[in-house]
Amino acid sequence: MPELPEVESARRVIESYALGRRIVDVDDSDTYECRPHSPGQIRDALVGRKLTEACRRGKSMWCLTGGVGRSRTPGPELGIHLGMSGKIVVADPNGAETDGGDYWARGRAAGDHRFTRFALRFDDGGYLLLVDPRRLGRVRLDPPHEDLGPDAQGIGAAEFRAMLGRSAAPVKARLLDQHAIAGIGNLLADQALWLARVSPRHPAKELSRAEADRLHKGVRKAITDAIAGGGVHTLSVIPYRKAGAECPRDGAPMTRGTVGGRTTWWCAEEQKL
DNA sequence: TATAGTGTTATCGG
DNA sequence: ACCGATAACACTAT
Repeated sequence: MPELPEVESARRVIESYALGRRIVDVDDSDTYECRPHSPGQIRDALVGRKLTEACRRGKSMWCLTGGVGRSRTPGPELGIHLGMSGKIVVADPNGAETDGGDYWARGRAAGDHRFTRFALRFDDGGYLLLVDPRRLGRVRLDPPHEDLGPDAQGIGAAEFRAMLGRSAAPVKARLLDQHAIAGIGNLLADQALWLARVSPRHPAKELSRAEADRLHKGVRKAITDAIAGGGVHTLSVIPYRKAGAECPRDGAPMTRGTVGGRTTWWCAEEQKL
C-alpha cells in the first residue's frame, strides 16, 4: 500500500489534525512494531509533549516534538514507517476518525482496531493510531534519515540522471532502491516506466539521455497523479497489471516478470530493451 | 489449502 | 567494501 503518495497523505493528516495536542498516554506495547525499543520507552519519552511538526522523506515520516510542560527543550523525534500495510488514523475529542485516504478503507470498517499497533492519546480525549495488519511498519525514536536518497517528489532532472549513475542493475531495481532515490514503490515504478516507455529490465547506466529524462518526467507525473487521485492504486496502468490484460495504449498483451525482486508488468511492445 | 503481496533488511556470492 | 540477488519478516486476501 503505502508508497510516497500514501505516506504524504498520512503526513498531511498528522499535520492537519494531530499537531499541538498534549500527549497523555502512549501504547507502545507491540514489541515488533516498536523494536528495538522496549515497552514503555517511547511512552516515557513522549508523555507530556506535543507533536510540533510532521516531516517526510520518501516513505519515511517523523514528527518533531516539543518540551514537557512549558520547557523550551524539544523532545525526541517520533519516526513512523507504514511498511506494507500501515495507515494513520487520527481521532478528534469526540472519537470521529480521519485517515490518509481510501487506499486501505476497502473492506475495513472504521473503528475496527484489531490491527492497531501503536497509539498516542491526547489530553482532549482524541488519539492517533498506527493501524498495520501485516506489522511490517515501524515506530521508533530519533530515526536516522541520512541513509535515504533524495525525495522522489522534488528531484530535478540532473539529479535524477546522476542517481541512475553507473548502476548495472535493471532500471526498475534502481528506482526501488531507497538509498538512491526515496519514495518509489512497486506500483509507482511500473507506472513511471510505462509512461516513459522504458523497459524495467533496461540497465540503469545504459539509458540514453532522452530515456532518462522521459523517466524523470514519468516519475514526477506518477507521483503528482497518485497524490491527486488518492493513492498509487488509482494510477492509469495499474488495472492492467493482470493476466490477459492488454496495454491501454497499443493493445499489445501486458508482460509479467520479476525485476528487482518484485512482480513487474509492462508492455513489451512499447517498453523495449 | 496454497500463493501472492503497494516494503525493508539481513545475508550471501561475486 | 561495494553491488546485486534472494530470503525472511507477519498476516490477509484470493
